[in-house]
Amino acid sequence: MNITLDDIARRAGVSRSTASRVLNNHPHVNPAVRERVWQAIRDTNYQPNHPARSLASRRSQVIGIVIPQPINALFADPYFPLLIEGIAQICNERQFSIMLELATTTTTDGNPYRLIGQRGFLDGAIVASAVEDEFLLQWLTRETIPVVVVGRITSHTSIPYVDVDNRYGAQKMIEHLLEQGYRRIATITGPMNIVAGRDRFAGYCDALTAAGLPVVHELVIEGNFSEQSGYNAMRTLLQCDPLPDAVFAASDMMALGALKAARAAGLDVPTDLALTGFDDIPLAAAMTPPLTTVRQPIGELGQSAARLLLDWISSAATQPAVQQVVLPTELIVRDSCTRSW
Amino acid sequence: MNITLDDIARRAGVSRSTASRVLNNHPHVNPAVRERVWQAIRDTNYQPNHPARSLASRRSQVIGIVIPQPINALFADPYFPLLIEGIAQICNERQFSIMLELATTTTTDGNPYRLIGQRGFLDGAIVASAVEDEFLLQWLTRETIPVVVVGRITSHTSIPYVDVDNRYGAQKMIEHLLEQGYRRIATITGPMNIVAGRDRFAGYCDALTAAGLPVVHELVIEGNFSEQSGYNAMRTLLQCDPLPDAVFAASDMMALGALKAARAAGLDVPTDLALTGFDDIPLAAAMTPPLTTVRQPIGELGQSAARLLLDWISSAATQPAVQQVVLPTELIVRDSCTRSW
DNA sequence: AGCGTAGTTGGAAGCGTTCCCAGTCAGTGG
DNA sequence: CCACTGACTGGGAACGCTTCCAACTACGCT
Repeated sequence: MNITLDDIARRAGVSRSTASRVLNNHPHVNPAVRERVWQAIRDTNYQPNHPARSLASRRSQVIGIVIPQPINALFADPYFPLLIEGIAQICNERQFSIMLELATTTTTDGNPYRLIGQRGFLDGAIVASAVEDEFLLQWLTRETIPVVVVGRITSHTSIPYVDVDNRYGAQKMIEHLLEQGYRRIATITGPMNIVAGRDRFAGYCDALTAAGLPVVHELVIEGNFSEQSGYNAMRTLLQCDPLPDAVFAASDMMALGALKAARAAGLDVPTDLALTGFDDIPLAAAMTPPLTTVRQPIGELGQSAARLLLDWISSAATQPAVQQVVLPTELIVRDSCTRSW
Repeated sequence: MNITLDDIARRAGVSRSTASRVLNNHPHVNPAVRERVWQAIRDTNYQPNHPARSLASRRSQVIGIVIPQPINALFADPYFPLLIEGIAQICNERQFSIMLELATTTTTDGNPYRLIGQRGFLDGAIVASAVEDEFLLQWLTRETIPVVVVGRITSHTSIPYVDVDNRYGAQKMIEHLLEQGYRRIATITGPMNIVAGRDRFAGYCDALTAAGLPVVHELVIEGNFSEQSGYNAMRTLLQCDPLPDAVFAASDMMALGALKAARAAGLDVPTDLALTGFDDIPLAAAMTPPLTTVRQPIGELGQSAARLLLDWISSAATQPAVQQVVLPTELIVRDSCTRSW
């Protein structure tokens, strides 16, 4: 029914082998023959059959993006879209396609990763999560295809990863607040079972320690990156006496929640309280007041991950040439931590 | 190197055919044999080879999501993520995988759709855009696999689509403003080359006409859904005399731009001017004041598209059973159009 | 003339499945 | 006791491509 390579070969008066060589740009084909084959391809609007190619060549030119988080939390902020966008740019350049594996439903055996089990389907995969998930790690260690993780994984040092420098980004943020004269700086941290949460908190501690200030227990509240958790954390902080003069939320969404809670309590930001976030989601600039935050180069993160993975795949080596990539963050100062006096 | 179905068959003491039958849940297999084969599969941790399966069965269990827009505009709002999420839910349920085709770079021949040309790769595709793009439409009409479009396409009535009722949603919004007592209602429309833009404007006209009010030319400004265009449009509207008492922006981002422009001109929303949007992006609720808007069931839209497509695929018919699905929208009333008197 | 060599080509063996087609065997009704 | 059925099973031909290997050609060198 469909046109096959045999049809092309016949039309061009060559063998299937030669037609295949032309299609794959192999050397050692007579230019005249090459042109004849291309002509036949054009005439017939021939499209190679993908499964047949992958089966024979043991390569699929497809990578997977695996997103293990429960999906409803997935797109609360534009992190994943931007990441995917970065990955897609590199993949498009290099003629790779992308499979999306959103681990929503758990299958009967409890393993949410279905697609990635199929042999020959993927040439490699990017895991977009720093959550240390049992099934995921199990799979990672067992898998035979190249896998790159976005976000540091502390428990498996042999797995290549790309990440942003969460720790130093948080540190710079606190340093900025200290420079502004704030001294009683609270933080609403991310979840401590996520490396990014731990790293950002570590940066907070670094800066305070370097300035000779103590990390005060009551000024540290754990959140989970969500707006609601920011709101709750702020309500807790409001019971401190004296109140903190600045609050560093480890995500912009938590900062938003915190802002609402502070406002509900009659406090003005930044007059009564400085507030800062992390991520620089679009909403951060649109908030009233615009939020000081830390920008992550999410697109570049995706690009780096894709480059690392694709280079690895084409090198056919056991280990990638580069094991880790850590990208810098950028402090974005806006009005939410402007001292008025 | 990898375990094949032959290995399983040998291990279970049956033929490859029988092993295949067990794997695919075919009837007419002795229960004892069936169990022996499953045992072998479990013992060896066997995973079927995807390309071989697709090649032999002429089915890939993969659908494509095609997003033709230039990618930088892609994730400005959470539309696509939510849509993909909806699609993914249905695909996961039915054991389908998703390929993401982000038409970023145009290839040398100008055709940005590369992946979807590969024979045997996809069982079907969802095109997530109402932009009427030359290459896309060309491809749509030539393609042999089932394709569903998200967003109405007016030029090819034979192509199945799912869409939200933009027109009626806009109409209800204007009706609400009329009920509130507003009479001089301006609108910042979407781009008129996009069906959603035209439909929302049509709804605006419907409501005014039904109320016996004229559509005043100077109160209609065309935008392009972006914040900047909303800002510019508002500046134009501010030159009207008398000023409009309400502005309906056809997207929340444009409403945000309009809000900034109004504020810059010293107007308060909603005291001096009512302002409403469309989309109900998360930012809408977080704005000051919270924005009255129209919510689209984007997740359901994705689900409907996926259901339509997968049903079509499994029916193996030329046309899907359902040709079109139109989902209702919901008016979300917040403070931005609350009359204070 | 003989020979190696490099460029070019075709033949054919896979790649790992699915699925059609016979074939076996036990059970059933005449 | 003999077809006849129907559940079950195995053999083998696809599916459409890549790639190894051998062969053929023309060429220039000794």
